[in-house]
Amino acid sequence: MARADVACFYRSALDPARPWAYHVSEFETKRSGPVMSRYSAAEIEKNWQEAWDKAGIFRAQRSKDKPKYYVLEMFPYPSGRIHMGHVRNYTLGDVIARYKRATGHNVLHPFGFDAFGLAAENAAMDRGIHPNDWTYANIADMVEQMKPLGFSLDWERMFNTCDVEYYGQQQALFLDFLEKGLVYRKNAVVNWDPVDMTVLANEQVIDGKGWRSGADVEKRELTQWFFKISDFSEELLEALDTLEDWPAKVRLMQENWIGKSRGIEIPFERTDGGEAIVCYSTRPDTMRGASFIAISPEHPLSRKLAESNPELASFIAETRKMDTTEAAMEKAEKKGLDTGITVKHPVYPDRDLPVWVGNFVLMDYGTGAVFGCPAHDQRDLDFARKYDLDVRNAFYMPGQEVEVENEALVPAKTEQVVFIDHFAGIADCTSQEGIDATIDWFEAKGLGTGQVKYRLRDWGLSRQRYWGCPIPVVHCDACGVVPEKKENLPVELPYDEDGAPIDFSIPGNPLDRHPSWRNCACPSCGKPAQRETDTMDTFVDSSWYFARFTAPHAKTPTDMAEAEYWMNVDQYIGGIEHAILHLLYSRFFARAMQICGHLPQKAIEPFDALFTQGMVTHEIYQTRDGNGRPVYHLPEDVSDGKLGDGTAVEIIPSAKMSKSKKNVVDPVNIIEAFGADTARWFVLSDSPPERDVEWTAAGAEAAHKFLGRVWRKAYELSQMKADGVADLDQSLQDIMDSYQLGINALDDELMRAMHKTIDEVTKGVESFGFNAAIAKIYGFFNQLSKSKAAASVQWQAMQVLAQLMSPMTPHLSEEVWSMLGGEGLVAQAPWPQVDESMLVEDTVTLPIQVNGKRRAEISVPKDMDKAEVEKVALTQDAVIRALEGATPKKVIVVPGRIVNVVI
RNA sequence: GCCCGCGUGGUGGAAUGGUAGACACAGGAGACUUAAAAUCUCCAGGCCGGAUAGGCCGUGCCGGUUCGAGUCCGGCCGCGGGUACCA
Repeated sequence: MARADVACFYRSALDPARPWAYHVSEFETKRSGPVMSRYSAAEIEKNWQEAWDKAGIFRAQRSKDKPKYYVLEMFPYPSGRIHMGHVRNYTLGDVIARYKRATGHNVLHPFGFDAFGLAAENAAMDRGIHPNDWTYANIADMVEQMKPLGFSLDWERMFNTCDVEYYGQQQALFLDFLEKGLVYRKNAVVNWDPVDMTVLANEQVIDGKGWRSGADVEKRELTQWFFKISDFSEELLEALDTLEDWPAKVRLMQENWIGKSRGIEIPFERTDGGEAIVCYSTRPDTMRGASFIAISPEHPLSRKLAESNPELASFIAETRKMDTTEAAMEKAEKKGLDTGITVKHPVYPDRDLPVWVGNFVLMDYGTGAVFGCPAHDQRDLDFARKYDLDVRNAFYMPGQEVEVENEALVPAKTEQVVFIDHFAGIADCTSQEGIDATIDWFEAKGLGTGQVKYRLRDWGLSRQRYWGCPIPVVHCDACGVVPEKKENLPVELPYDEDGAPIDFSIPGNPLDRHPSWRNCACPSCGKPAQRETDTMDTFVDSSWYFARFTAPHAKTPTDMAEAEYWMNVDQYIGGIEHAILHLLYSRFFARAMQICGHLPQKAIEPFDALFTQGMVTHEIYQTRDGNGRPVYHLPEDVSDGKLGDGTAVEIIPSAKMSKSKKNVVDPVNIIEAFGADTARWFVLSDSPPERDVEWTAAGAEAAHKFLGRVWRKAYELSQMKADGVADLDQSLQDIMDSYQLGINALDDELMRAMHKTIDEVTKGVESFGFNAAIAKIYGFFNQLSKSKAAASVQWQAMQVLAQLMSPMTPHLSEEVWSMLGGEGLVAQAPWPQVDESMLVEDTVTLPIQVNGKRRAEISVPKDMDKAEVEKVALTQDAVIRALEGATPKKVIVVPGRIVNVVI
């Protein structure tokens, strides 16, 4: 049956010098006739997935024989459908997992769901589905969608954060943290919807209004639980230096987030004899220019004054009508109100400064009071101009004062100005040394105290919501706030209201109004008491799941023997959007868990290496309705820029895939049409993984075409054997062992290319350069397709190709491997080794530049000495022409790289 | 606002400070076919040129460092991520 396709191979076993050459290929493949067999991903993929399952090769067990390797992708939220971002994320991780197995590692590659959160409650509200049912149904759906992708995951370790087995252990962790003083209660503000009488997440506040009620949101103060992450500020900052395999940008973002600064607290004496106002400043060098004091609306003094000052009281009330995000507060118009109080300038006591309440002063940072120096701070300058306050220059250049108009004089923008502090006499006061010297000067005069402060705030974990991990504490009238006893854990979320369904359409927390769930016995005195109804922030759930994966069913949060073996995560992969919060919280948790004996010392930084991937994007297709409002269309409904009925669509450039814009491609459709390998190959091939990738239908088709070519080549070779055109009964290893360089140029060429490709693909995979690695695979395959090397050499090249592709397209690789008689599963085959001697090139091509412009190219022996290379370069016609008779001033020869002639 | 990124042909992108555009998509030409599909071969940054001769321009913009800059430094512009209750 194969004769129609593959013909004209003949054996040339007559050449004793080429024992490996079982035929000289005179490739003349007849393409006519019915295609007898084609690459069918659907059949292949199912078979091989079953084979892997049967072999159980992805189940992770401790072993002393091999080094362990823990690869983890950030687990998904169970929205119900997997999207291309998930495919990308898990494909990246799977390439690493499979590659590490091939290089002799004992790999842990687990998977689960980050399953608590707002969306389940929204679904409950919108559609009357119980958050629990909605979540678990979504999880089941998504697992169904994940499985066909053939990821080498240890499914037996899967768990969801909403499993009581998981969150019960999280409650145990909480109690341990509480005991070690890592958790405490304090007041904090939340967004309050006065109509729905409910707390809103920042996401639920749109332009200062509640997303459902439309009411102006207010700030409301509640007593809430906090993790003492700020105790670890210095440690979390310092340890960033040890995270060498994290992206520099993530370390920098975390450093800035922690925001260490050395400044000074300076008490300003009040002229009315009241308690001094302590201001914190990191720029005491600008003190000469201080012209007012601004205190936070939440400052105790503001509150006290407001009691007798209705204007101030209403100003403070006004500032509370704003959402609580930093971005909103920073962008809001800067407003203030004069309190009428004045303070003395500490250095110039004859100068009195007015005290204002400013909506831009944060109570959470520093002392909640600052001095304003309009000349050197744009925000202060705008404020001063608005309220007609003094603007005084803090610095002088020798011989002249610099006038400030509407642009503050800050060092970066005015580098030509020499900043010299007027009263401390310290030059370059903008450097840290300068600031330190200024602080010393103030301290020496007894005017203030140097302070190191951090921007990092404690982590508020209380959420006034149902679908989360209950905080295991009890409120007792007699004993106060009492931790639940460990033996009473888990404190389980009630599914219903004592048999009646919970009505999620009523705003607010169902736990608060539950008829019986709150009632319990005080763990301390045994009298009737009430449970805490707040649940935990979902970031808590995701701050230790990586540790739980090492022993997902342990009766304690972790099993130390397992954690000791598997931790740390060797490679963590996820979106850059988690650069700060999730990763910082996890780093804190690792420390806190270690303090409580739940993690070994070595896991203090839980993620050895981090990779942050880009988003998957797609064009947006829209038309307009009668009112000119946009109507979005799914990519599958659009072809050639037109809808099915011929209406032209407007094409908006690529954006992050989002359901509301309908610019989503469902991976399930792609897998059905082309197979998982195509989807995997495409998400890896076109863009570097850290960058956004645009999904295009054409790209997916192209990926599929290439996989088809690979399949056909393997098929042709296998048919040669079946037809007896090539006698390949001898084992491949024997054939290759007898291989000798230098006997046949065509064989040599392919073998050298093969080793070069092994080298390049290996380096690519190890450095997340998957797209470049794939380009090398294309190049190698193109060469192989055209090669006239002996069939057995091609056979070998094809097997290696299957191995190199196996982390990316595991199913196709198994098929090719099996067609070519590879031993066992390619998933278990060791990674091909590079023969370094095959990489050595005898001659190199050097470009010749004249004044940095490329003019010629020479081919010279690799080890030719510099003087000789220079001589050859200068005799080139193009070089002589470019010199136009001039004598070179200098000739730079970079061996093996380039020659540059300078005139 | 603040912090952090990114910006290269028609498109996705490649390039340890060393030949910019590898590899691929879309496109063009051709082979095969009654035809189409599929497959295969070749061309291709822009401009001048018959040219696979040669030349000029070219990596968001302006400037700098260097024998040499897509890459390093400074300043802009545009886009994206985060901004502590989306995860």
